[in-house]
Amino acid sequence: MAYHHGNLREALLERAAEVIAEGGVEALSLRALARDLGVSHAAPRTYFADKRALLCELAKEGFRLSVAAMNTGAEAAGPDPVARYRALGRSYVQFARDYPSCFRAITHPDVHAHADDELRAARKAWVDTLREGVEAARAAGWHPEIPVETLLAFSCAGAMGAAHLLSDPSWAFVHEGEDVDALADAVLDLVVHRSRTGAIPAPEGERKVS
Amino acid sequence: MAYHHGNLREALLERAAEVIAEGGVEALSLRALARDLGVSHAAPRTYFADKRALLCELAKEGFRLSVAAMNTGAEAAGPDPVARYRALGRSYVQFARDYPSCFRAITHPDVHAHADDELRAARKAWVDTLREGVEAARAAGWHPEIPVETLLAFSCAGAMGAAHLLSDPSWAFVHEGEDVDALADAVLDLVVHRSRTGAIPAPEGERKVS
DNA sequence: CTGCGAATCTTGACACCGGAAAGATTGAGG
DNA sequence: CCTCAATCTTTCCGGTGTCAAGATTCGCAG
Repeated sequence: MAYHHGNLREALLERAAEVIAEGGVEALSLRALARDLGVSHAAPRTYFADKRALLCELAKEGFRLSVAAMNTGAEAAGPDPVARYRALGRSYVQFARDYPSCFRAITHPDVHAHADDELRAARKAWVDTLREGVEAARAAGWHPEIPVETLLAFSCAGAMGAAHLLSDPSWAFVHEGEDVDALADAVLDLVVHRSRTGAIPAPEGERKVS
Repeated sequence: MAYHHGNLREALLERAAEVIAEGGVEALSLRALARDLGVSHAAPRTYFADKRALLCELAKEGFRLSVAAMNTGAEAAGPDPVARYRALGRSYVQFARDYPSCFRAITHPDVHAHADDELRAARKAWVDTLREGVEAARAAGWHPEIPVETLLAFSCAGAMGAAHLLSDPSWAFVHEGEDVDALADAVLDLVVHRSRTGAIPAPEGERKVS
């Protein structure tokens, strides 16, 4: 076996994601990570100056993934801006459930508190993705009487809260016995508030709870 | 000064709240805490078996405080169930801004992941407070066509997300330059969705939903 | 092929932390 | 006074993040 690992940086990120998915961010240890990969305890320092730097990298990847998922979801939702807006939120919730390690990195308080410039930019890009959706939906008749900033805050809060509630096992007792997918759809219908008007049909492939 | 500190337990909780308010949960160290209070590093163990036990205690206090704030707010909102429901959420957001250390303890992932029975009960009590408000509002005409479980999930998500967004400095850039109190009001109006109508048929007799 | 510099990884050390065990100090009550 | 329980201290252990210095390997110019 070689002195060089070959692709230590990626291997570290990958293993870190596994550990976080199993035991949360608090369970992450650089030394344990190095042990798992059969490498000395200081090897990670070659690629990450800091434990936080590794977490920041995961969080950046999380934001990139979520933005991509949101855009893909909006694209699949068709041309209607309100349906696209709804798909943004729905896709974010789905992302939180599909990529728990990235989502935990994204939502961990310490990661945000010591964010570097790149992470701040990624965070802002996420908000901007939502903002564009909000502005387009508003221009298409979604709460046109309410300021964009208010709608954006409402949307951010709804997306963050729904993703948290529906992906974090600690809060699962709130929706015990429910179908999480259907619940996510129903909650997002309430956010968009088109549940009864029928003006905008639900995106294809998704079912509503009547 | 005596060998006995006198009120070490409360002093620990108080100082811990200060540290968390300044630097977040990650900045908390039992040894530093003991140093600050002029006791040996093992003294905290007399009252808290574990670092997590201390955090759990803070989180429980946070849930107690928030439930109290929510009930007080609902009481001040008058008899209309929808207005009371709205006040629940508004009070929770206010709690998050007024007691950042408790809120951080409440929302920290590790605290929830290793919650003891008491903390689980406190968490459930918080949800139940919201649930009662939801059921009353629904019985009074707030989205009666939508299942209670859906409305509860929507409300939990909204409250958690709004509190997070409007109290965490890391997300302050989203609402830069805005008046946070007014924004909180506006966001909660969107959750309740009574922003412009104001016409709420408030029945005198309330029906109990079981 | 050779040698050199840069990238990569290891070794060793330090300070700090959480936790456990055992002992010292104090106050209350017989 | 004496005992006992509560409270706090001392001492030790393993683990962790971080740093500095050295060893190994790779890529590449000569």
